[in-house]
Amino acid sequence: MGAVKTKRMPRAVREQQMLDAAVRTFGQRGYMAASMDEIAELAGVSKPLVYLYLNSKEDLFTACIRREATALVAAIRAGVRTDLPADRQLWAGLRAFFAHTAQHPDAWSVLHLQARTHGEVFAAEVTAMRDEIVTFVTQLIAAAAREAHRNPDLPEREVAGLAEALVGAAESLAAWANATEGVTARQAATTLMNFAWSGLGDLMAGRPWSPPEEEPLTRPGG
Amino acid sequence: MGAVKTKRMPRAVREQQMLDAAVRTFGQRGYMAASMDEIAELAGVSKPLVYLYLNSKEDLFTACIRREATALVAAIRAGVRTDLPADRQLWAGLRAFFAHTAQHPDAWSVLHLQARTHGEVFAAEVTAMRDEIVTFVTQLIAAAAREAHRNPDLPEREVAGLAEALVGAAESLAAWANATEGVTARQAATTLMNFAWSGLGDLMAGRPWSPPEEEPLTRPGG
Amino acid sequence: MGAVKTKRMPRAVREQQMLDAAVRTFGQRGYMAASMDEIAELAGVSKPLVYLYLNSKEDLFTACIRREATALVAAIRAGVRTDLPADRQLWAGLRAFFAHTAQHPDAWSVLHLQARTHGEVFAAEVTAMRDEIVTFVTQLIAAAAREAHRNPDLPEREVAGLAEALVGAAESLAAWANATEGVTARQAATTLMNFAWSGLGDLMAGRPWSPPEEEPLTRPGG
Amino acid sequence: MGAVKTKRMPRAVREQQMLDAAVRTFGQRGYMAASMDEIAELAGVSKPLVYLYLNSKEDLFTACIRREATALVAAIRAGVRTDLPADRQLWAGLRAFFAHTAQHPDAWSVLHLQARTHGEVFAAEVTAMRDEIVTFVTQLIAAAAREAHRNPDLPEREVAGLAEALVGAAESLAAWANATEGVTARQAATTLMNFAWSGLGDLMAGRPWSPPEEEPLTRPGG
DNA sequence: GATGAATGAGTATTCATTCAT
DNA sequence: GATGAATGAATACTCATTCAT
Repeated sequence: MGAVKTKRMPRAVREQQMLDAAVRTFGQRGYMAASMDEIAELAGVSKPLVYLYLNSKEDLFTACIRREATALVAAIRAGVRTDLPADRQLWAGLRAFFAHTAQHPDAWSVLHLQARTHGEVFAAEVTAMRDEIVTFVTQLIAAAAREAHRNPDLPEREVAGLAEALVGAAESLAAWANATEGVTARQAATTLMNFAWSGLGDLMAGRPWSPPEEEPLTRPGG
Repeated sequence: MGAVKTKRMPRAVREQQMLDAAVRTFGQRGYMAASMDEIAELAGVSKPLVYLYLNSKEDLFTACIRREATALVAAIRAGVRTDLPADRQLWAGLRAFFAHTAQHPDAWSVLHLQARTHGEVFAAEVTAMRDEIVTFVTQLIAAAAREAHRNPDLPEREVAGLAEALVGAAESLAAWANATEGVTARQAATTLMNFAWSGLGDLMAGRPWSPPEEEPLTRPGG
Repeated sequence: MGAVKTKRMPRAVREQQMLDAAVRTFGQRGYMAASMDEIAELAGVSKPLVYLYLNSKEDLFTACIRREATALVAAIRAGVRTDLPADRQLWAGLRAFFAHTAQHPDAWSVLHLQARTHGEVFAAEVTAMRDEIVTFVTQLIAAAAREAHRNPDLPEREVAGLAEALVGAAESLAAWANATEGVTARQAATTLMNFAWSGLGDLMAGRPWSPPEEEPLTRPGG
Repeated sequence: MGAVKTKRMPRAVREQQMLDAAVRTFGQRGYMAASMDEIAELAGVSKPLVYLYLNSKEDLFTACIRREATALVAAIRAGVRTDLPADRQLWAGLRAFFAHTAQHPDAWSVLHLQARTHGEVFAAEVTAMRDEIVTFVTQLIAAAAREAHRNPDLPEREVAGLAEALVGAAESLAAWANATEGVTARQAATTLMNFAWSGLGDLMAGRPWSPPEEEPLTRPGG
């Protein structure tokens, strides 16, 4: 099992192989239960090589977190068109988020579970990324308030709390969507938009938030 | 440090001391980093006694999860009066939830972080409790829909997703409230009710959800 | 090989067995080449027990140095009668020193070679003991000067240098005596007294230092 | 740090650079703690090149010992004029010895400490050199005895013991002189001549050995 | 009931050494 | 001639777990 044993690769390539193996192992076994032996074997290299390139288990884990955090943020960024109204932007970001986490479950486990559970240092690493996202959402909310010409100065902390709640709900739904057979990224995003934008009150009253006409992620037009 | 070394206590008492020590240690160090040595010392007993009563590290951890899950559910239950309207019930439940997690951070760390991060077996244990809560919330949502005489048959999966989102948002806010200086359980609950019940759309339009008149948790009347 | 595997000994006894094994291993293999595995096996216990009692390789080594340094100083002290003239005291001390190092070659290797070669911390440990001996010798030299009613104030540094030279010569002779077939502690001590007390000049002129009549270490009389 | 990376040097030069780096590293870190990586880096070459030229860590260490032993003996030889009386020869040899060890502390550490502490093979290498010196001293003592027309046949073993003691004292004083602020090679040599030639007895009686008039090491005349 | 004594099975990490280019 | 890539074999240290008393 593991990568085919191809000898003599340039360092950059080998490092990515190692990170792949590490993300998979950390994601499935957990940070502490993952052994460097297993990671090395899965990467198809000897343990000393892992240490030569990545220094230590901690450094290796940090490298995993950084790579995956960057990738997740990039995926979300790539999905959002900043010239659209706030709810559309949110909708696009959520779809990208749910799609990415569904496609990289081990990476998501590393970011969402493992990194938060094994020490401040690692947690800080994810927090940095998460803050980026929360800030993005916070700005969207503020923009929406401006667009609505109403309630323009919700207290800052209130907005922060709302963004936090939204991001938290998204994180939770990601796990739920991955675990529930047949829930697509699109459906998860729709559910969350309903919940977050319209609120349960409006929902009960039959006023759901409605997703825009088909608007493929890849095509630019509207 | 640790429990005072008092000899010859009834088994039930000793067990609770061990669980106290274990929850604290697991919550702070994490499941794997917590050593049985440390737990035994903190509990003020010898290691073999821990094994005699709790069998193994896994069993000990499971016992912690069960005890704290039960306690959390009980706390929420105690805060909710089932004869009130759905949003009032939700509001009360959230207040109880935020209050309890703020008062027992180690227990919350065990339930929310540690148990989910170290193997299916433990995760299943919390999932059981979480499902109980999600079910409760699901029923509240269904009840609200009925009360509104509208939209009475939201698809079941949709409701499940909404409940999941709500619970996830609550969990996230709990961490945020604990980490943010000066955010009380009441404020966290208010923020979440705004978010969940009114939705961002209504909020932006200046239609927040408003908490009921002071309604202390301890007094029955309204 | 190694100690007979006797189970369940009190801690103090086991510790001494471990130190015995460690001194032997460190003395023969050297500090770094000695493996904790080998020491544990030679001591007839498992490695974790060694760590439980002695904490780490460094602590174990330090414990060896301390025990053997104390033993060596005690042996020398036990051989010296402080009411005799200076040269007699020196003679007795040297005999005791050569006898002890000959009987405990591994301990001597630990003190003289290993401890000095593997880090300041260990070196300081022996230096403390060596200083005790150098001080003793320095006092003897000063006493001798006083007895001779001459040259009573040799510069302090000069006396220190002489003591250093004497102790160094003794250390060297100890290795030589141990390595040379048929050289007894008595002979080594005589050679050194000749060298140190009479000096080569007097020796050449036919004026050796002469050891006292048989004066067994145990009997008090002269 | 380390040698400047100059490409394409003749093998002989590269080897000396490697030996320089090795002596320094072995002298400071100790044989076992010194890593081939560090030595190669300090020498400014790649590790495989070190192996190509010097074969193995053991061979490298042996090469260091040989080079430094040869250099030390040569330095002593260069300082001695064989047509002078025995005590003058000894005095000159000691000055050269103390001067050389003071100027090459890492080399001295390799010869005096490291080589003796890490296995018979290396120890034998120094012993060979040391025997040369001991033999030289032995001959000096025998010559002195002849010059004095007295005591012409001290037992051979006795002379060997005396030479051993003298060399041992010198070795010890070298370490002491290097460690003690402000002790010059000349002072160390004087102290040792006093001790070895006059003996403590004569010293106490006010009859020290007196160094000859200024007799610089470089100028031939007397 | 309670514990001091003891260990099997790992884990991260390092190092001397060698190919393939 | 010179090196980047790679590893087999060890080593210090830890931990959950169990007897014998």
